[in-house]
Amino acid sequence: MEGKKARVGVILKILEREYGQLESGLRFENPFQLLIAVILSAQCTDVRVNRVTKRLFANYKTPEDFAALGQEELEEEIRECGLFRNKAKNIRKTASILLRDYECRVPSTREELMSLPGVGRKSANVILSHAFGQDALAVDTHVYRVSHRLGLADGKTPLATERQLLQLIPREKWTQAHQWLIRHGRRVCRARKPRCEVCILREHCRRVLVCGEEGA
DNA sequence: AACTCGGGGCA
DNA sequence: TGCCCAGAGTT
Repeated sequence: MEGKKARVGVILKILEREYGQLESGLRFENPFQLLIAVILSAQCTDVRVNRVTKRLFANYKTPEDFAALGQEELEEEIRECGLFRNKAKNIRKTASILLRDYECRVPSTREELMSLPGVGRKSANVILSHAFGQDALAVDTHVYRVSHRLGLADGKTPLATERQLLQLIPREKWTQAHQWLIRHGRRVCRARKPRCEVCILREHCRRVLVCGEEGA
């Protein structure tokens, strides 16, 4: 375990040197905006979400605004993010729950966040760590894939991987580690055709020998 | 933990 | 067109 932690420390140092301090890929000014962005971001790129929320938040700002929005009107606004019928439904329902139960504030516990429609464990962790500075590490497929390739985790589910990473990574680095792994996963350690030839972590990668042999 | 599911991306 | 896949929800 201690040896593994040392290895993780080396890897985190390399990522930090390469990428520096990173912010969330989702642009937001307050927890409510992040909540909406996170619901929209399921199976959708941050670029699209940011484009949509920029328009959206110019006209609608509060849970009241969103709860009052018609289903079809909202669908039209968020069409670009895909799954728009479900997402519109979830956003309107979530907004009215905030109105009814939370005095229009976004709750800050994982249980409460996950009870909102459209918010699962991954999204709840994003909100906890990025809007409330709380201890959480969101494991999406990028984090999952990269941490497995680097040998930081071998859990068979995102939850198992989350627990392994929480053990290995110092608490104060959880939020940044999440951002670094995502950035590295998007730019270099891609699911298909990983760019091993430019990877700064290739000597730490379990799969360095097979990279390039698959998906090419 | 294992499953289902709707729909977007890409071959 | 068909295959793959992320992530929420369900059991």
